[in-house]
Amino acid sequence: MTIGEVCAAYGVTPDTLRYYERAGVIPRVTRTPAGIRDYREEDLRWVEKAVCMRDAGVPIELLVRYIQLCRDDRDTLREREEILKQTRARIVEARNKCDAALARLDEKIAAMETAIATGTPAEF
Amino acid sequence: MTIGEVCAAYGVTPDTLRYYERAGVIPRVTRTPAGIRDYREEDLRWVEKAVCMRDAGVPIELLVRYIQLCRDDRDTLREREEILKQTRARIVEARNKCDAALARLDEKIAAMETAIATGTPAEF
DNA sequence: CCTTGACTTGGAGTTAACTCCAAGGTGTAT
DNA sequence: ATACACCTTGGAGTTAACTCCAAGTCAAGG
Repeated sequence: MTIGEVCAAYGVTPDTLRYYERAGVIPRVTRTPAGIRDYREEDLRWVEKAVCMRDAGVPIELLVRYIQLCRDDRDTLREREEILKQTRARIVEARNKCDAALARLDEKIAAMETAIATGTPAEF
Repeated sequence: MTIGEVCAAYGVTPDTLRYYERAGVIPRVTRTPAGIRDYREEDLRWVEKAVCMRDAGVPIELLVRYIQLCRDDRDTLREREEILKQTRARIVEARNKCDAALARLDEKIAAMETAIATGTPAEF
């Protein structure tokens, strides 16, 4: 699978995928003998994970650290678990922030609707 | 209420609040005769809204546009409602992304836990 | 064979959202 | 009255995460 196809599948740009690889967000992708990226099953799993986490706002640097632990020879299970749990907590918080904003927005939208219906100016 | 107190209350820095004002994310804050910011009830409501929306990932530029519409003399109710609804949709999507990431993380954390318990290497 | 479009690299440029700084004013406590 | 913490401004600097570019390579169609 070429980089273009992967990009179409996951909704990112080739530059972004190459950047992820350079930065160490995903391990080095398999190449054809000519040096062209040929995304295999395993490469795709890394890409999918990276995109999923980035979409949830997980910073690049954290993903890089996690990958480094995966490549480490030492037993890094506990460290990795720690990262996963911290990441989880961060995302839960992010989702709560979304919920808070949604509650406010829904209130505001409802107020706006009645304002439009009744022709009231509606301050803000 | 001074800028420092507001910052303590809302978890932002003075630089951020001043930046929001400069950028037009919130209207000009009330000042004391000496020129020092004195956040009143209404100023605080703007601050709270700005922080809430920013926390949910709404870009500065959109908040600025919304405020401009509020200050506009024309009838901008419908335009504002449109912005609110688009913003809502974006946040819902962001929350969905969080949910997707959380599902993956929980799976991974569970796998990690059994890996640690059984002493299996656990690939990634 | 030649064109055309997609691919490669290293490196530079861009954007959003802060964040910091210098130089100076304010106001409460010793 | 003088120290001290906190405030003001305009402007410059930083950071994360891309995004673009130049110069060149590769593969399929006519």
